[in-house]
Order: sequence, then structure tokens, then C-alpha cells
Amino acid sequence: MRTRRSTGAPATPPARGIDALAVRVFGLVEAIPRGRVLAYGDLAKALGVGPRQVAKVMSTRADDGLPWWRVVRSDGGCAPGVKAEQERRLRAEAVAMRPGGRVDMAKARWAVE
DNA sequence: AATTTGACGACCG
DNA sequence: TCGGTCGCCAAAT
Repeated sequence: MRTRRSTGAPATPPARGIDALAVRVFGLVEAIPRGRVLAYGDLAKALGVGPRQVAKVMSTRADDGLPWWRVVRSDGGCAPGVKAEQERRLRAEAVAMRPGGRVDMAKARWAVE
């Protein structure tokens, strides 16, 4: 019985917000050309959500074939935790870098369609 | 139900 | 150029 509550809907639907948003975020991220980058804020603006929501989606990174390293902070900095790996991959794509290990956003930033 | 948190961003000194 | 503060917005405690 359990009263009405687990009648048909799976008890825990994390699918709401992040999940739906994730599809849109990943779609844009996959569209970023090699050698280019986008900021969390760029994606957020394009999707009409807060930059932190985009960051949260990226942190889950459920998609493997996703070029997550092409998403950096607006100041060209990389995310903590994957910073080393990200910088390595960006260099491998000849992304414009500035002294200090930060991406040169003025040159590498991609115009979202 | 209130508070804190977070792969962020814009401002300020 | 660098570091500290405030604002955002939804999810987690």
C-alpha cells in the first residue's frame, strides 16, 4: 500500500532542472569547435539560466564524448580539480593562452550561434 | 523550512 | 594584476 506515493513514478526523480538543462548544455558544448572555448556564463546566458546552474551540470558531466575542457571561466581560468587535465587538453588544441596558464578569451572565445 | 553551497561573474580597491 | 565581496539561482543539508 504505502498510501499513494510510489504508484507509478519512481520515488526519486532527480530528473528536473539539472537533467533537462544538461541536455541543452551538452548540446552547446558539443558544438564548440576544436581550438575554441566558451565561458560558463556564455552558456548560461544562451540558455537563460544562472551560470552556477551550468557549472553544476558540467560538474556532473554524465556525457563521455563531451569536450568539457572547452568550457572555462569568463576570465580564462580552468575549473579546480580538473585544472591540470583541462589545461593540457587546451594546449593540445592550440588554444590561445596567456602567460599564467589562462585562456586568452579575446581570441579563443567562440561565438555561440 | 531556513541556511549553506557551488567546475561562476561583475565590481571594487 | 590580484584578492576580497556581493549577486545569482537551484539543489543539498
